[in-house]
Amino acid sequence: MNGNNGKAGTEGRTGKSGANTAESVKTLVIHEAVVKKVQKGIPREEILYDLADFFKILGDSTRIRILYALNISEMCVWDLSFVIGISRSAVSHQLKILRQANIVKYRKEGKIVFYSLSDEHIKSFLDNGLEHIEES
Amino acid sequence: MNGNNGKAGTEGRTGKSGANTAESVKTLVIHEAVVKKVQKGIPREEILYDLADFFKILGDSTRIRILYALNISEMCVWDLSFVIGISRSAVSHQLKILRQANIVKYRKEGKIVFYSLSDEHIKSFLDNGLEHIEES
DNA sequence: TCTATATGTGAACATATATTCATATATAGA
DNA sequence: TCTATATATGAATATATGTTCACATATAGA
Repeated sequence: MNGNNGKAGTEGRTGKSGANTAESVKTLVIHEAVVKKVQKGIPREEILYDLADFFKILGDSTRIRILYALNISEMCVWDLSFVIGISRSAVSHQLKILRQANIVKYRKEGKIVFYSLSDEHIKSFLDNGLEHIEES
Repeated sequence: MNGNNGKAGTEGRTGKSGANTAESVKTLVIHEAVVKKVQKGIPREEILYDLADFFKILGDSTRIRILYALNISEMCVWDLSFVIGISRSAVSHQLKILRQANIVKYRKEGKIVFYSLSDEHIKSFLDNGLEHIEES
C-alpha cells in the first residue's frame, strides 16, 4: 500500500527559456506566472503522498464496503464477512490495512474482535463521499 | 480503472443457524440484529462500487498532484508536466482517466489544451481531503 | 502543402496488490 | 491440558495499473 512514492524526473523542455518580462510571459509555452503561482500554492509533497495513500486505501470495493458497514455499526470479523460476502481471511487482511492507517479501531470481547470507525472525522468523511457520489 | 467489480461468493458459515428469539440472538457468533441493521442501512452495491472507483482515481500520487495543482489554477499539459515533474505522456494518460471520470474538464486555445477541475464540488472535496490529512 | 509544436494514445513492461490456502495465534470452556 | 472457535497472517498467484517508448493526431503559421 505504498506504491505511490516513485519520484520521476522532469522531461527536458524544448520550449524557449530565458529572461521574460511580464508581457512576454504570455507567449511562452510554459506560462511562468501560472507555474509560479501553482508551485507556491500546491500542498507539500509529503501531504500529497499522504493524501494519495489515504484515498488509495478507500479506493477498494472490499474496504469501502467494510467501512460503510462499520459506519452503521461496529461489527465482528465474522459478521463483516457475512454481510460483505467475502472470506473472513480476506476481511482480516483488509482490516489490518485499515487498522494500520488508523481508519478503524477495535475492541476485544473474549474471542470476538469488534471493529469500528476510528473517529467522527472518518465518519463525516465517508458521509461526504457518499453525498458526492449520490449527487452525480 | 475498473478492477473493483469482482463479486465474491459468501463463505459457508459453520455457526449455528435457525430461528432465534430476540434473547438468543446475543449468544450467536453472527449477531443477527446488527447484521440486519447493517444490511438495511448500507448503501446499494452500485453506489459502493462508484465510491470505490472514485476514491481509487484519487488514490494515485500523480493524479493527486495534478488535481491539487489544478485546484489552484487551470493549466496546460506542458505546465502540468513541468510543475509535477513527470513526462507529458504520463500526464496525458492520467488526464484521460480524470477526464473520463468527469473530475477535470478542458478547453482548447489553439494547440494548447487547458485543464481545470470540472466543478466546485470537486474543489470542495479536495479541500476537505486536505483538511482531513493536515489534521492528522 | 510542409514544418513545428502541443497533445493524445496503443503496446509493452514492471510493479503493486487483493484474494486464496494453509497454518498460526488467542481465548473460552470442558 | 485438550478441544473448539474466532481471528490473524505469510506465501503464492492472478490481476490491475502507472510509466515509458514510439508514433499518431491536431493546430498554427510559413
